Amino acid sequence: MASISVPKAGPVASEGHDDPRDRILSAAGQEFAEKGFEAATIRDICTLATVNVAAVNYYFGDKHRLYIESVRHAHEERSQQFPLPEWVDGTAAVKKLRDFVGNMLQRMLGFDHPPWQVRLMLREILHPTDACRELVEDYIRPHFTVLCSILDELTDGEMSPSEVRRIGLSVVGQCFLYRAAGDVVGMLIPPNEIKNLHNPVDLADYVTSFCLAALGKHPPLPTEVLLNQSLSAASGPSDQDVKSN
Amino acid sequence: MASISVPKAGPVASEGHDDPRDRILSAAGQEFAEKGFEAATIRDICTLATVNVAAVNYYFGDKHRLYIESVRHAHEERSQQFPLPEWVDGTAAVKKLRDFVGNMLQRMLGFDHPPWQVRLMLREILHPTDACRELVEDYIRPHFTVLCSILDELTDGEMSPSEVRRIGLSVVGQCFLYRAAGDVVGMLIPPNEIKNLHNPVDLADYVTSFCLAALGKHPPLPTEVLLNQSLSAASGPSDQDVKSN
DNA sequence: AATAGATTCAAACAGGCGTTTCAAACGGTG
DNA sequence: CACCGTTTGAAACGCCTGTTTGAATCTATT
Repeated sequence: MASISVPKAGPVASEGHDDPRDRILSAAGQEFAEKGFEAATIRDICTLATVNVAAVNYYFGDKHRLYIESVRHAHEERSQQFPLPEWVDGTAAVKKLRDFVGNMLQRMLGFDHPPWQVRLMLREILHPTDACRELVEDYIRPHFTVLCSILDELTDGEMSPSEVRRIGLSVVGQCFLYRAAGDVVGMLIPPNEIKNLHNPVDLADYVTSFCLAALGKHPPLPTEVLLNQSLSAASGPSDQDVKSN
Repeated sequence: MASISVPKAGPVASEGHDDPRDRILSAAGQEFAEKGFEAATIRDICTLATVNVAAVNYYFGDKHRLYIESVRHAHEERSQQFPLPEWVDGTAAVKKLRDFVGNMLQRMLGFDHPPWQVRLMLREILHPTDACRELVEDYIRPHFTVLCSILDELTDGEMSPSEVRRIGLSVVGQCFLYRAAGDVVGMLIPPNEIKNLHNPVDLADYVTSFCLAALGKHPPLPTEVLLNQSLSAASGPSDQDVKSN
């Protein structure tokens, strides 16, 4: 068994969007994101990708390797869709923090329907499999490191790296709740409030203020609309433009 | 088909721990928590419960109803294991908040290995099914309401209910991250730091301080060990005793 | 002891799963 | 056009799933 030569990791052309390999990858990502590894079936994936069931075996070998590849595919696509903001030298740490949080929320929450890529990565975060370590090292850790350096700069190096990391997790946690437990949050909060307060832009302002206030770099909450202006009106890259897909 | 009379929702005795029904419920909870609904198999569950496969059909009808019941069973058992603290009149709101956060973290994180009940409930929170609404109404909303009332008391009613809820979500989010994405957090934080800083007791102090500082009810972070004493040394129920199971 | 109901059991069922097969279709090259 | 490696296709293969069956066993009442 397995004496048959492995078909080919990367066939001839791998870039066209009508490439069967890409279609399978995309369809698999959607199905895995929606139903999970076990519940998603190769037949459904292939139907969605309009290819024969044998194509999965041909291009990826088996279901598990297809899953690994689809996670990688998703997070590569996603991270170049929402690259980390780049700041000119001398940008205020407060503004960097606001930009970072805004970027993270945009990436996590999306604007309209959250794309399947985030759901797929979320699955890996919650129930790590083989694909997780790569995800952490390539995607999560770099972002977290940037956040920590911003917080370090913000507090003028007063805090130990441990403390900085802990603050960083507090920031991430506040955002993470909306993505991971968004459905439950929606049940706890009145619908109209969701639109008014719990949207990416306002949340970014709020989480930033909450963190700044805790660090004593800002008046205590509630400060309301005030900082909406003081933070967003600054120069440079603010919330990124939205090109839905 | 299905002309056979439905076996019986609650057989003769339903309380003994050697009751087959209870054994199935417990085994199912563990399997569902670990593998999810689809990946968990009735045969594995029945092997673990040392009953015949037909027993599931006999006691619960089918796999789906077994799942529903096992979620209900888990969250009932869990919530009476860690009841909300009750405070005497006049207890300081600060202390209430610290107790609440400590209770939530203990419930979420456990002390040693996190019991399967929390994992099972977490699955429902992340990917809600039929069992979710009940979980929210019976378990999550009451807790969240208590948290909001504490925060309201803490800020002397200065904040609108909307703002209070938003602060509440910030508190929950910080705790939630450790339960839901604990594996990834463990990859981002040095191992020794996990023990020293990221344990239920110290986290409760930290999250409380972070929140209080943000609300201006406390000096800004970092305040370190100081408040470890100022908060925990107060009278009344502190972190609950640990009777592992 | 006999009876009736509740409970357990081994075995089988149909259906869907991931995977494999092998022949047909394709597409560029001599 | 004939060739040959690459890619697709329909069908089939085991295997494992949830579920059902009907007889065997247990338990308690008469």
